Amino acid sequence: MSNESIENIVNERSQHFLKVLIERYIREGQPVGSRTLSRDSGLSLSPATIRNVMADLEDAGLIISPHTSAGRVPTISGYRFFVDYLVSLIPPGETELEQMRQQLMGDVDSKALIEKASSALSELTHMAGLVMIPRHDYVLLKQIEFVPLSDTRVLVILVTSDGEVQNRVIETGRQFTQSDLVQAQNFLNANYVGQKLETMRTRIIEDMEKTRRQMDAVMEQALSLAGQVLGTDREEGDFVLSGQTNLMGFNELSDLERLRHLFDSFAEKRQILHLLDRCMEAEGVQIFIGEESGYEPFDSCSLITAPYQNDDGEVAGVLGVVGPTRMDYNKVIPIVDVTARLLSNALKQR
Amino acid sequence: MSNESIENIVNERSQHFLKVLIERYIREGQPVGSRTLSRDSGLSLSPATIRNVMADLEDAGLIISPHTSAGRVPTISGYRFFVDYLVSLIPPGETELEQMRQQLMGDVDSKALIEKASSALSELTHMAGLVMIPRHDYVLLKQIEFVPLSDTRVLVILVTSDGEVQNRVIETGRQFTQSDLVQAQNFLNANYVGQKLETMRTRIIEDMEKTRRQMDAVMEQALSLAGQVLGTDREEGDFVLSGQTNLMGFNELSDLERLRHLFDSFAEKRQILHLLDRCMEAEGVQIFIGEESGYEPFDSCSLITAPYQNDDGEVAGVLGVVGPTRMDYNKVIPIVDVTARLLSNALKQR
DNA sequence: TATTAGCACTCCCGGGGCTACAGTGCTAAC
DNA sequence: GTTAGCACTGTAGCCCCGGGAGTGCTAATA
Repeated sequence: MSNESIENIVNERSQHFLKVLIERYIREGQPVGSRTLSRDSGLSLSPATIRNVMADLEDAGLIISPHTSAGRVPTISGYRFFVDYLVSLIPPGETELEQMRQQLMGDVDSKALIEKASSALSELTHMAGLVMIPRHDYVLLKQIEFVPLSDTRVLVILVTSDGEVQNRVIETGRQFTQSDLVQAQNFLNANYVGQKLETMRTRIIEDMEKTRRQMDAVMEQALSLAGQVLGTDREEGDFVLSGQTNLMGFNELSDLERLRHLFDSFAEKRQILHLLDRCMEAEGVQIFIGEESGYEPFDSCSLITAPYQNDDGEVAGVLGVVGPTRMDYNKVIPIVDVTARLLSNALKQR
Repeated sequence: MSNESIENIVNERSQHFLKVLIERYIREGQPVGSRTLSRDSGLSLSPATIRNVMADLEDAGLIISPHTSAGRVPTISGYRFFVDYLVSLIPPGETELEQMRQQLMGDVDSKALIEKASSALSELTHMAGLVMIPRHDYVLLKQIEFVPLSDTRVLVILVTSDGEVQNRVIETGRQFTQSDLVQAQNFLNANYVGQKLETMRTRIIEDMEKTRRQMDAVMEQALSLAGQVLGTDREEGDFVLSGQTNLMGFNELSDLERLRHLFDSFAEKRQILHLLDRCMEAEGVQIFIGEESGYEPFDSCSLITAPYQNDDGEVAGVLGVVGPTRMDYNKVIPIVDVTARLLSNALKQR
């Protein structure tokens, strides 16, 4: 059943009750009964009436009762409906904003910024925060430098537009003199600075084709070295994680086996990166509730993500938080959103 | 009461029973009673006799009974006595050795070696493995390189004897021309290569004193830059941790609060580094049982460490494992020992 | 003197039964 | 459409009880 049909079946009053129920459950963590809901709802309706409504909501698959004489708790679809139609986002308070701004201002080093963003997320939400390390695909070459290490080994230093410095050691196979390297270096700096590392590779292959005709030794050497460097560019991405121990505080996750599985999955990284990659394409905040992520260790977790931009305004990566499905979406969604904006700004202002 | 006095009080037969009891407890994880001990001990003595012995051991503070009608479990002092006098170290089997050797051979990159050593430790012991990142104090300068980033910012690249490359960005304050930097770089490479980073700093300060009289511009610039670089050398050390989730499997650590505290302490790093620093001085394997570490989150853990050497045969760092006090010391101690040796070898053979 | 058998005692653990409680669905009345 | 009333159901906490494991003590034994 699609959300539209649910929307039609469940009328406005029912939706109000759903909202109140979910918010209460998020706050208290215990099944909500008809009597409590009747008190909390604002409308003066008796528990009996509420019971009818709740039966409808249960039929629609939005809430469920853990056992006969407990109240109701939201299902995955219930949460989904809630975040899609019913959330009342609460923007972060001025003190929190200030705290975040301060953490994300001072630094120039992008790695440090990333880490601070991650710990800011975990501190503000009391859950686990994670931030993807920017993909170098989107990064421009600012400077290239060759340092001879031994006869056939050369250290290549790439300074990139995000202020990062990458070191790679390549085996040249043949021997280069000091001046060979300086010339190659000058040639590359003159011709390739300002390009994306991503596209450089293909352009270098093109240029090598041309050179083959002109036969300029310097250019050829330079290109072959550069080709090797970019050939080694097999980084498969990474992310920074903070406050994972916060997750140990939630009793819906306190099953040690589940938790262990979850932590292992953080250490594994691969699957999570895959998940984050999918969020890069999305426009703004993206939410995966429970099994929606399609990633089994996250079955009783929710993941809220937002992409952030680098200094060129291109999407550089994704950040987000992981917590129990029963999290305070009203507050957490704006926090993730704002953090992504602040991080983007901080990366711009360097 | 010192161990010597205990040794005198507790006679050889008692010691045998202590050994059997501890080994049994480590294997089974449950309090050991007189009847079981009588069966396991090899000697044919009745449970009643054993009970007398056990009472003595309890008086000596080596074992304790959780409650009236349970068996006995070792105390901290019991374990201490065991590892000091009673362990029968079991060297790793040939298959395990082979596995370790293979993991620690191929790589040239010392960072990768460190990580492999750590995961080898955690896999072999089924506990958490950790390896200190080598301290750069003990490392020699192999090459220094300056790359101008902007008018007043210079990227300094230090290639060190362990094959690591360090990048540092310094604010020069005043402006340097390209050729200034090249000259400075040449001067430094000519005069300081092969020195310890640690001692370089003091020598540079001495040399600056001399220069002030001779007034050579190049030398002065070079020294002031180098002084700045080494001034920023405020790295406070770090370590790599693997398999921390293994610790979630032990039920003596399964108290979520304790465990959380322990994990937080791993993330904190500072205190643990302090602890590891103390192990650098020790000759060989070092063992902290329970509260012996003096670090409260480790109260129900044991830490087994061993120092490893860099390519010059100097102590570069420490590695080890963390697990519950009830760990298989017989096996784990040799594993830590061997891993340290293998890592030292691997670092030498590059 | 060292060892052992016997015995009374203590404590933990698990199951069964009981009660109090919370919340439900249904029915009938408003 | 809403509500009151009621019978029903599952849970959580509690006490109680018996079985089991292991002890310490004492007295007997080699």
